[in-house]
Amino acid sequence: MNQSNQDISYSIAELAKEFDITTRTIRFYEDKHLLKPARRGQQRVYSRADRTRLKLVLRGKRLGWPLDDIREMIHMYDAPGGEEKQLRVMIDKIKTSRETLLRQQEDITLALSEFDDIQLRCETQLSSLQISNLTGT
Amino acid sequence: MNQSNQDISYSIAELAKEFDITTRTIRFYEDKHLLKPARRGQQRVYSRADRTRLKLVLRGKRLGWPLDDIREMIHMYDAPGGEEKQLRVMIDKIKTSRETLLRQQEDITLALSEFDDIQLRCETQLSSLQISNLTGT
DNA sequence: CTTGACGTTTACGTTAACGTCAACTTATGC
DNA sequence: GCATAAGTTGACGTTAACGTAAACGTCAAG
Repeated sequence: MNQSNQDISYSIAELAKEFDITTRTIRFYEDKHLLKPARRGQQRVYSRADRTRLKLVLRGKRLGWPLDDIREMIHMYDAPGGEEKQLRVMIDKIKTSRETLLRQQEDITLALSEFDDIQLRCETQLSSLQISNLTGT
Repeated sequence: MNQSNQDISYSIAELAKEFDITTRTIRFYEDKHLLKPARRGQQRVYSRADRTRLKLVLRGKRLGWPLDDIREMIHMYDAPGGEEKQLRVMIDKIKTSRETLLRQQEDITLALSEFDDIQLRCETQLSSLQISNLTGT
């Protein structure tokens, strides 16, 4: 198989800039075993895979997951095999995670419709102010 | 207008039990101005409206919002009027909140489909273990 | 009337997720 | 070749969101 790797790599500052986070944050994630970049001497060199993992981390953050959960998720992602018991545990974790996500979906739907409601009231209020401005406050 | 209030009320312990949180948490939310229960003497008495607000708080938490944001949201909810500038600010906040929620929806969709993927791989792996068990490890 | 069960305030402790130096090494442009 | 920009490892600080414990009030039941 001809793997046409373009072996793209990134510096820590490049990633920080791209995702609008600090280098401190990226190193912190490494401390927490969310990332494991290569090293050229002392310096960290991030592959495209590392960049993808970082994106996964940030997505987890946007969904409100704690870093520990995110780490588990990521490790599930690149751990295809294992013993039978391990696999069953993983499947179970996926199940509960999925339930959490579905719950979040419901919550979002509710919140969105309530926002519609609030916004409508705001706009109604606004236009009534507009009118009373015209007709003399 | 005949307001047929059933004036249901709850104790702090009842709410804590119902929502599986501690009384400490509920009092903490009050400190942060997320709740303002009535008092019978010293004791807190929660109305059905208070209970609804608490539910809103917990929904916000599930969506990963910080308590400060949740408080803003709640206050927007029961503040229909205000000055023109205030109203415009509110509408703008709603807009950005809505964008955040839509982003979360995308994230959830992605995460769910990746979970499908991981689970499939797990199950494939499981059944191949099953087979090698039958055919003699 | 006292013993729990439940409630209150006050205050300090804890954990997660970084921020903010400091002190130092390594690359890079001119 | 030298400033300066970028990177490194500690180490301590900070904020949010509660936990935990102390010290005390109150009220119904035995």
